[in-house]
Amino acid sequence: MAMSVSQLLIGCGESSSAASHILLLRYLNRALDSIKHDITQIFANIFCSKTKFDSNVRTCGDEDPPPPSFEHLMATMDERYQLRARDWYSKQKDYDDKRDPYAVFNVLDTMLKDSLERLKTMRQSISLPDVGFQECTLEVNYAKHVHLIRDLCLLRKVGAALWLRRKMIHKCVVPDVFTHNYLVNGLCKTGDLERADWLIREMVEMGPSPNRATFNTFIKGYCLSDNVDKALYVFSVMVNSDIRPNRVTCNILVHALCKKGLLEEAWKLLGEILEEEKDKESPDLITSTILMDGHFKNGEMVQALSLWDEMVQKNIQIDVVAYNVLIHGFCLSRQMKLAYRYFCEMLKRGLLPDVFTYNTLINGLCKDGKFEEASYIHGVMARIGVTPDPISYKIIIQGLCIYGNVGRAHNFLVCMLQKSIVPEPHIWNVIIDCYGRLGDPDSAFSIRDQMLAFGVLPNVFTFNALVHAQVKGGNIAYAYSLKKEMLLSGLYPDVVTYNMLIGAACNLGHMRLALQLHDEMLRQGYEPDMITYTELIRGHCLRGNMEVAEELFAKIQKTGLPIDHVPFQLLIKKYCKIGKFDMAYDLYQKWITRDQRDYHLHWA
DNA sequence: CGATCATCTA
Repeated sequence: MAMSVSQLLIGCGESSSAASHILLLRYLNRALDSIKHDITQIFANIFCSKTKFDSNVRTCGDEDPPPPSFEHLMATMDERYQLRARDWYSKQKDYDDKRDPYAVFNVLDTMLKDSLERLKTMRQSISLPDVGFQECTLEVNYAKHVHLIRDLCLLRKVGAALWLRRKMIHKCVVPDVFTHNYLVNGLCKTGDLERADWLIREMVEMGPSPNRATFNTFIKGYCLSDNVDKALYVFSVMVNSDIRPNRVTCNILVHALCKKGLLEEAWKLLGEILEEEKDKESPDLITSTILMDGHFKNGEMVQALSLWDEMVQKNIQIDVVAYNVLIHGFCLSRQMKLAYRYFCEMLKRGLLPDVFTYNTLINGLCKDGKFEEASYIHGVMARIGVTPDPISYKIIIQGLCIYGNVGRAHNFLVCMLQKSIVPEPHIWNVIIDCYGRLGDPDSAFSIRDQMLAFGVLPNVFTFNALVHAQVKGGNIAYAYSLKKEMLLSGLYPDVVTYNMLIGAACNLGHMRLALQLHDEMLRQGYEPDMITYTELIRGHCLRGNMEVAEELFAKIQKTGLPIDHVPFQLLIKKYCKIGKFDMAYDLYQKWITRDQRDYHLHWA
């Protein structure tokens, strides 16, 4: 007799129980509820957008009532969804009437896509054990367990996979080394290196013995969690265990060292490994690409380009990634002409530029403020069949905001929404921040409302941008109320939030409030930074509390925080203003000699 | 095993 799905899910070959059936039923019910929820919401939105759309086109939209099916759905919806749909409807109104219908469809597209994705995942997770259902007979076929373990690892459900492995071992069937490698990989990808370590130790003790792939995966895991020392240690264990490292091992480590900017170490390690191997005397394409990228990012053009020349001379088949690294290198050093030259060269060689290539070029152009050209490339890539991704948009939007061209940045945001790409918080934040910076808090808040309408949750940066907008506009009371709103959204103010509020209080001479905020900040466990102290000094200077200002200044010298020019300038200016030129001169001398000392230390 | 971006406060 074949086993049931629930047995596979829960009992794994052991006798079925009523409890496991109930669990499976609950799981299926929850999945169905979730789908029902999505569909209800989609219809609710179709209903709203329809009336809205009609009223734009005709003079009176009230004439045709919604079809009965919509009415029925509206009636069956619970209050929460009605509220949400209504909120959304009214918020769209004051945004952009012309584009409204499109925005509505975009939301629907996004929701539909999202729902379909979720349906897909749910279906897969149900049919995954289902596969086993067909072939599992009383003679348990452990190959199916092995597949299940691998699939679970790829889905990042390592806990379940490990549990299944334990089950197999209890039945005296030990999964093979490949399956174990899947487990190690899953643990590394989820950042659980302790358990990966434990698993490998168990492999050494009980088998199957770890192989090269096991060690490569583990080393990569440590590199990903930014622990190169541990990665190198594992590498030494590997060598001592008589497992020969290969190219992949080498590239993983070289890459990790380059990422830390340790190019010399990378070369040294590479030399040692190549020495060991003996059969290959020079780095391959990937190693060269990694090193070239590292040199470019360190600003070492000569070394980077000599690697390129070497590749060309050795007639290595250079690929798109290597070209991308080279083009990026030229963009980094503001040599757009050369970047274009190699872009053309790769086309001539029959290599098709990908989204990385285009984004790299767009980024280079944006950094130079060449937005016409950047927009042009952005348009071209789509026509050539390389669809701009969220990063393409992020680059342009951010570039435009840095140059204060928020109107155009906003247009690109609208463009994204029209294409059903819902931007991550970062993009919204950049635009909100730019509006605030330009002294337009109303627009900043309207973007925030739109962000909410699209279901994107604001983060600390969003709130800080809004606080900044209010502080800049002189609306201190609103700025303070934002701190409360933040807490209500489950977010905590950070040092930047406090600094802005303290700064605002100081500028108004409200030193008591400023100190109160300073204390609150300490209670929340935040260390004041140079900006906090500078703001407080500014406030005390403003109020003429020079002794307190001086005390604070002495205090920051003791903290060991690097002091920049701002506190010096503040105090010197104030001393001049009140006629204490000797004090001003004294401080000036201190400042100058300190900088000279630092200058010498820096070049020593 | 390699490549694009990477926010805010004086």
